[in-house]
Amino acid sequence: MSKRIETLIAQADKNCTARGTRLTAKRKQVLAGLLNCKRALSAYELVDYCEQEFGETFSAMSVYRILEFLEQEQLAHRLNLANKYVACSHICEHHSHDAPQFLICQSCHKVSEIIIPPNTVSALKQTVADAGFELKSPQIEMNCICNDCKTKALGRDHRNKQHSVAHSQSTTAMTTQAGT
Amino acid sequence: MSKRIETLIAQADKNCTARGTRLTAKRKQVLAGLLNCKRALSAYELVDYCEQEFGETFSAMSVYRILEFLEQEQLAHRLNLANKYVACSHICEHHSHDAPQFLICQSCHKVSEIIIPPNTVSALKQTVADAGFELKSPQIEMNCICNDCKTKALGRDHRNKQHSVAHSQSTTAMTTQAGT
DNA sequence: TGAATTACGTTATGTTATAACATTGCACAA
DNA sequence: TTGTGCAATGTTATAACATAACGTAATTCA
Repeated sequence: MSKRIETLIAQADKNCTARGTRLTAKRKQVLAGLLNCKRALSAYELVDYCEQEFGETFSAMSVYRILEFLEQEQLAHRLNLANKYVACSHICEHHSHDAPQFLICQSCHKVSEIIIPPNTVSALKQTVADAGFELKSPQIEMNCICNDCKTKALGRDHRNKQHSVAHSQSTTAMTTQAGT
Repeated sequence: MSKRIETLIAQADKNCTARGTRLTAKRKQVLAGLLNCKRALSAYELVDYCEQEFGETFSAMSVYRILEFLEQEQLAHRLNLANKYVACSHICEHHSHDAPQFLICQSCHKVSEIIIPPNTVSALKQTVADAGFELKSPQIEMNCICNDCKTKALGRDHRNKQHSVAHSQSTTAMTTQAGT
């Protein structure tokens, strides 16, 4: 395991101790698995991954419980769009975790945890409030294609585009779309 | 079934014919089920709902296939956050369906399909592009609490708020949060 | 009419998630 | 040092969501 990951886990351990919770050996292994693997993993994938990488066997049940713990401790995030899990990318930062936003590549499951500009977030919240709702968690997840996969796809792309509904858009910032 | 729903289904039928696809009896029933029920339904819930309301039995398999068809025809949407499905709220409108946005009440599963202002959408897209990704579909789903459920919850709310991490936020538009 | 296509039925299975209860192991008090 | 209590983990079963594979019926159209 890389030095970087060891450092992160040491930090996570400190954070837990400070909060009066325990980052046990098992929990460290699951977190290490998430940190080690660049992409989002399902609980069951994580079971396999930990088995391969660390020779540790977990029941799916344990992994779910541990993931729940890691989420509470803000060491990992559940991605609802993908039903997968990732390590938090801000373990070392004293970061408020107010509004995590995730870009999930549909092709390779690479995940980027980004910061959306506060005024964009506030505009979203206002729109939501106008509709008579309130954001429960400001976590926003978006299905994307990462540039790597987009590039790879360009060669072999002439998909069955059955219904070419107008995709003209009143926005200016739209980048060109692969394969359309 | 209400007159309104019959009208919507007639319109949906026309749309399909115009596109060279068929809104069969079974497909109409599933669509009617979605339209009739105000909240989001899972495929299996839809099976039960149609059985109760219309005395029609579907296998889950059929419902999945029909939902897939309805999605293609933009008569229904799959909500990835909830693994549930809703009728499109714009069946009668010649609406581009560019950027459907959904607010999903975590408590009662009520769904509101809203329009986010174009400049907010374009700001999001720019942020995503800066991170080296591209929005695959501009569909955005947000976990919310609707005002009804929030009101109901106020009486009985003093949850186990273990870790009161700072929730101060640099935005101005945040409405007060239930139960915190 | 008959071939092709589309829709639907059926069964099996895969995937994600939780419930329920048993067991282990550590911390702390007596 | 031994209980006692609680947190963590193990184990089994099952719920909930989804798709694969293949067969049959219905519809379209040459």
